[in-house]
Amino acid sequence: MLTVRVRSPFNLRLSLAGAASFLPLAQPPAMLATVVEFDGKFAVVTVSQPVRRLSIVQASTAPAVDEAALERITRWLVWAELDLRPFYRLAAGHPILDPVVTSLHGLKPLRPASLFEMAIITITEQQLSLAAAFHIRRRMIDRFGVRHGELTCFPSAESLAAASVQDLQSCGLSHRKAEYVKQLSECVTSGALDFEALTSQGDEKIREALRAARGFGEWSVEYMLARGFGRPDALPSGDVGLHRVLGHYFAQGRRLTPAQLDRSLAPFRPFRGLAAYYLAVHWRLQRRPEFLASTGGEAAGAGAARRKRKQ
DNA sequence: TACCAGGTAAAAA
DNA sequence: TTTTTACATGGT
Repeated sequence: MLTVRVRSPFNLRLSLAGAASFLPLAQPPAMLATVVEFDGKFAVVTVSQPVRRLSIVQASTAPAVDEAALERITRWLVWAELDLRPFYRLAAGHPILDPVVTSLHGLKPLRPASLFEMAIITITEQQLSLAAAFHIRRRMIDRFGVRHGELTCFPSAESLAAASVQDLQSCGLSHRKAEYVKQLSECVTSGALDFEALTSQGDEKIREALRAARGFGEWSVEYMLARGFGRPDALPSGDVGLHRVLGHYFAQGRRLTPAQLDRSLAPFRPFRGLAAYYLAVHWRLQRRPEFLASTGGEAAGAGAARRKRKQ
């Protein structure tokens, strides 16, 4: 068991519920658990937060792996270095964001184990509903992933590069997207595209590298920048889902145009993407209050309203 | 039952 | 150069 210090505030259960609120799941997972490859060997990584108020999480693997590597992946999964406090200071007093960040205190966007996985998620989520994309990925994982007990590792770039376009299509991808997935996997396998090397680069360098990949248009580049590379200001301003969700908060339910979205989020620079994520999660959790049980979050409960009245 | 959903590249105009 | 079209599955 490894103890990892993370930036406070952080609420792992709430962050898991927030991520799961977008997916067709009955309940959020009780614990962060994922299969990760360490130098060619697979291990199940589990992360938990024994005491919510403490800024530590505990990580363990089976089988055991190098401690430094486990700490690195744990910090990556929970976005440990993200400091929410400057964002909260920016939101404080804002008529719309203030109650949202208050009810979601400690929420962080969690990340998949690798940028390659995030890139595949991005392709699957183009145009389709998140639920449809989730089922397609499920079939890709079942078909091309490696099983480890209860869990299955996300398919490696090698396995997807080796798959035929037809095999990928059989998971539910369109012919076009099957080509994107195969070609991206080949680029990663050959070293022509090195996601890890990009993490230390500036936003523009990353945009340039991603745009060069077939299947990555503007939406995908910004989505990857926000969710994969953890750039808190990045967001896909053409995103239909965001237009709809933010419309509920800024325009009495009418969909926002991209220009209106930019205006609404402008006050939260350099955390516009994070602000959009908080609003999207808040909206989803209001629709699924059962997700909030035991998370400490109060987005849909009476707690937030009660606290607001007391002020 | 249709229609639309957190788009993209290629064809057509 | 700009506009239109085909495409995949799942939820409403």
